[in-house]
Amino acid sequence: MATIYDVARLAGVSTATISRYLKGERVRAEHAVADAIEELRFRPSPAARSLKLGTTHSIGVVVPDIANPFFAAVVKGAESIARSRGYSVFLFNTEESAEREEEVLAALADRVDGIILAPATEPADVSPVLRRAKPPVVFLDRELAKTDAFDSVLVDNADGARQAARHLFELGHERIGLISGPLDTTPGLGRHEGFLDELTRVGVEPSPDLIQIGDFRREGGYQCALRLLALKKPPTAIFAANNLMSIGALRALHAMSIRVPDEISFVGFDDLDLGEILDPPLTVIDRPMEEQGALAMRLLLTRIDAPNGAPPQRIVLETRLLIRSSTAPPAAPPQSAAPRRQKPRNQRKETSA
Amino acid sequence: MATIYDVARLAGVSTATISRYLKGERVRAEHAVADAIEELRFRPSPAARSLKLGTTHSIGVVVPDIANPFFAAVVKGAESIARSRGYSVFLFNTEESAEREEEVLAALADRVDGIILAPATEPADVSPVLRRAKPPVVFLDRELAKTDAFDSVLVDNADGARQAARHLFELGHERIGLISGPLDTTPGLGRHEGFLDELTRVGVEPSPDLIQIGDFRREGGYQCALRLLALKKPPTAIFAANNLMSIGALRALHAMSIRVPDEISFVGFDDLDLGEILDPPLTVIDRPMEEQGALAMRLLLTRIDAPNGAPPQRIVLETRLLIRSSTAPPAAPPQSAAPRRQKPRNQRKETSA
DNA sequence: TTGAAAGCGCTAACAT
DNA sequence: ATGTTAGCGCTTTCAA
Repeated sequence: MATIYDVARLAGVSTATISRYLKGERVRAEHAVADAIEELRFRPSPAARSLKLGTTHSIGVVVPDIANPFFAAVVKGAESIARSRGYSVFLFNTEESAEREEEVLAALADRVDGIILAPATEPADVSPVLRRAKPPVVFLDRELAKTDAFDSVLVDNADGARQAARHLFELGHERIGLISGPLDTTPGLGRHEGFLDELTRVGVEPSPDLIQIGDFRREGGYQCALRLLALKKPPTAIFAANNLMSIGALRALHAMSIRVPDEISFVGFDDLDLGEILDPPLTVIDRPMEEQGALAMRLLLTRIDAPNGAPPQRIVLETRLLIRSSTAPPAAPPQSAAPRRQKPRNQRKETSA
Repeated sequence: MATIYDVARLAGVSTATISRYLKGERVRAEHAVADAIEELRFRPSPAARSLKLGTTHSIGVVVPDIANPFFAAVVKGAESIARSRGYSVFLFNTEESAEREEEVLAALADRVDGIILAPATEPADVSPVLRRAKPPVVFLDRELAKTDAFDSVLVDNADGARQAARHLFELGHERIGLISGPLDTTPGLGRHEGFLDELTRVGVEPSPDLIQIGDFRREGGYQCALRLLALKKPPTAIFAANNLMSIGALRALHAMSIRVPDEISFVGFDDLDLGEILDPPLTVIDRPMEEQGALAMRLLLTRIDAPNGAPPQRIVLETRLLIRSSTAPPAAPPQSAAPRRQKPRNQRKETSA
């Protein structure tokens, strides 16, 4: 590999001149320098530059599970923005483990210019590693309790869940099962609360056994659904608080040969790739996934450029109810109330393929 | 950030001693050194080390589309191995673009200790950047024509496609449509050839209009399926050569209200997350996806440790036919042949959730 | 076993 | 506008 000295020698100038040329400053020997760089195929050593400048031009992106389509989309959006701005992304998969996350952060903190973090769990306070090293961090999808000190890009979980509840209620459902996420996570709690809030508001607050707390994983969704179905009075509708649990729950329904929406209506949070061609096509709460990643990266890069620019931001994206065919009025409406007329609030045209 | 000098001073020794301690050599002042490191929370600067050693302890992983579940799984497997061996992963998404890939490789070549590359397209020869910089590279899922000079981890595409063809033929299908991938890619060509080989072998080689060349993308699968269905004599079965095209094709079938497998049988290549709960559950050619990534990373790290150890390896993973319910004998068996009895070669128990 | 010191490749004073 | 040079933090020869 050619070094800046080789280039300087070949071009007949000093290394300072090369360095300046590289920065875009005007230099007299411009042409000779360009030629020398070209001829030697010179590429500045990132390590040397990093050592000198204290900057790496790389960003750490830490997610619980890259195989979760949501996080895959987030990473895609984030990487795209990063690359367009000359940054590279270090990807870390914590496998939903707080310990791994801690290790990862420790290794990461002084290796990158900034971090996008989707925490596996949500401890009361931010990791000591972050507290100390103080790299710019943007929290993604989850925020920490005492953390107005950090930027974050979230989604309006409560509102999304509220839309799901309202939709189900307007269809006439009154026994509605909730497959909730862990309550110690932002999306878990937010969706839980939003959902119950709305049901309470309309006066059909579910009994405790209709509320199953899952773990945002497939198997969890499966188990929760099973428990719901085993009830003496099973629900006429189910809302699952994330994509993976939706899949698990649908498998359970499938295993028990329960027809959707004839026997039970189903709403999921987060669209699935196959959402439209499932039988029936799934009604879901949708949100911009890649955009969430892209937004987080933009915010982070802005913060890196101006560490004390704006005060920490808390961006909240909107969700929307995507009505397909997994929801319908209950088969036998409870006698306590006449079935209400469905009045969709949001709807979008399905595009082909 | 504390430097090695701070630690040396605090421990009352020289930096050389600290460095040696860090390497695991025995030093007299062991305890004092450990304490100093602990107290100062010293972490060696990766940049400085990298500059001195010429090694980065990071690996570039380059994929065409991280949102494709296959590549997401690959990355997951690869990252896991890398992390367990103390390496970090730079993730690059080329968005199926050869130009982007070239840029990425140029930026990457002297920044990482090795590269796992799933090429977007397959040029006749390896990128000049790689030719020159000569970092260890493992090709994943795709290989280059003239490239026994590199390690690669592939899957037996031809055999997988053959299994699909045989399965369909054994069910009695004779008009079988193929939604193929691009023929200038390893998996595209391999699956194409394997499929047609087998059909030729059993004597039901399809007419050209039954072979649609897609692009491995969703929309491509959709269009190909549409073309197949528009035929005067549409096929009684379809094989789609990858996951995304399967999804597109299924959407097309769904849009046209064609019942599977009653009206048409369907086999996909690569399992889908929802494969089991689709209606009907999908018959697919399955392969170990995370393992493919993990294997590639292991191979790469081995190569990094011993650049001239073994000659370049070409690892080929097996696929297996996963028979579910999207395949059945044709509704009206062609009079030219009696329906054959289904004789599954491979089968696996479906696990719950 | 240990320390002194050179040097990895670059940038940015500072001097000219 | 350009050159000289110190120094970023580490590893490793070489000498002791």
